[in-house]
Amino acid sequence: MTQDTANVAKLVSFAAYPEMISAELPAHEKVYREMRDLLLFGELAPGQAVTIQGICDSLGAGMTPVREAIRRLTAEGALEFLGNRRVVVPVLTVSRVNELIFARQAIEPQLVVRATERATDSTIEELTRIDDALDLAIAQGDVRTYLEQNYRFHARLYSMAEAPILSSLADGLWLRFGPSLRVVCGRVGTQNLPDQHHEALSAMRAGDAQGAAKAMREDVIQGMEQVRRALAEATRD
Amino acid sequence: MTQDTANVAKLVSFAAYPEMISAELPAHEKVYREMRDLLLFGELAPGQAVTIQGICDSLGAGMTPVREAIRRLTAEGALEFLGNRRVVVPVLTVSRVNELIFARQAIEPQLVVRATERATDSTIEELTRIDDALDLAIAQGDVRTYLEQNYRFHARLYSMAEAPILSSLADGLWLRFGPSLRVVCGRVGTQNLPDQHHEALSAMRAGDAQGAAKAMREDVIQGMEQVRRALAEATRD
DNA sequence: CATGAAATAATTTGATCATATTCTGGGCGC
DNA sequence: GCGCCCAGAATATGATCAAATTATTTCATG
Repeated sequence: MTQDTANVAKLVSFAAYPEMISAELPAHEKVYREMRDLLLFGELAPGQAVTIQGICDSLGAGMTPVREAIRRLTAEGALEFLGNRRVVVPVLTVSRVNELIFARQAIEPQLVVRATERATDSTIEELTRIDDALDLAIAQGDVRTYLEQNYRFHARLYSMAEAPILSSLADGLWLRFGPSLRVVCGRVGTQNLPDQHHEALSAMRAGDAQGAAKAMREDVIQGMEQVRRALAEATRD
Repeated sequence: MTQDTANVAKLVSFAAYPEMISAELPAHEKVYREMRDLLLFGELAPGQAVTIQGICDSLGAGMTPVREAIRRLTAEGALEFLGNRRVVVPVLTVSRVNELIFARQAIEPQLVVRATERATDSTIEELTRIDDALDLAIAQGDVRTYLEQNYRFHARLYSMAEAPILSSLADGLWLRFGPSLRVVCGRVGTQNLPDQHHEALSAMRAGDAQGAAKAMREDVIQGMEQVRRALAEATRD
């Protein structure tokens, strides 16, 4: 009996589906991921204040895990620490978007090159499925799903590149512009959103790493340009 | 009396020397900075286990601030979270150094360009003083001071660039290779350490942003190559 | 009888919470 | 309009619970 429960615990903790057993991973990790999604998919708007107790209430978590999640996110630049002890979702400026454009176009193509070199039929198939879901979301004007699938597409590319440091850098940048993407979509609509994914995928199928990198660089720059434009407009008001 | 202490607190908290009044900034911030220095200057070796309670004892801090500092550092890649709940200083592999080389040579020259465009006589003078201290440390074989001044030189360049996002990216990379730098110095000695700082400084004085960027790119690559070589040797054993 | 593997006990360490303390910001009176 | 006070929020501590590693013991086997 004790033996059985011990074995079960072992099994669960070593299970191959880490995100399915949400109860088994530590609370601070759970809170971190939830807040991350909130930020990435525009649930938390730029400029919005983030209070510890507010998160405690809305996520039903204790204080310590929330504090740790907030520290992690501030370390990643996803949240901003005002000199006093207030925490807010940072507001993007044009100058910061320019930095993000530079960083993404410097790092992301390299990840795509590596991903292409390591691509297999099954991973390309996987990317294609994500991109299909993305196209569907655009057609249906479903902003939330678009944001999710778009991020998933890029994130999957990162993981394919097998470059943990570059991946974490690229991934971290999403947290910085994620909250503003929703705003952009609100202004532009889901119609003419950038999507060079098809070109990138064809290149990857052909094993053309440089071509794939070029397509994704285009995608990145187009996407970030939209953010820049929307921001410039909003600032003009 | 209460009024006086309140005013003093105000004064202190707004003082222009944030690092001198260590008592006034929050404990988690203090712990974070101390651990950061420990990592950057080789006090914590790669592979070494980091226990919360160990840090509590050695820094004389409470548990919560230490936990938060560790979360921040893991978020920055300075510490690594093993699947079980152990935390260690990550061990660099050749593959990871290659990523670091790519990232640094992609980002750092851009920062130098921006720093050069914004340089004034006084900031260049400041950099020169740091570089002098650096040269002295090399001549004296003082590894610790070399590491400190070398980091200070680059960090000052970052802050001159007025690009918070790119700066935080570049700064974060130091935490990843910092612990290994001490090891490199142990093997190579302080003699033939890379130092293109003079070239960079001359270019900056001449307002030659591209020249300065080129020199610093050289410096970065040379430095990281040393790490790579030392690592390859150590792996061969 | 000695050695080694497996199971169990014990210690160490991490995660979480409840609580006390300190500080910030806004409201109220002067 | 200025300064003081108070509510509320954040920081920090210590205690408690849970998990994991290490040490120990036991048993089987050569």
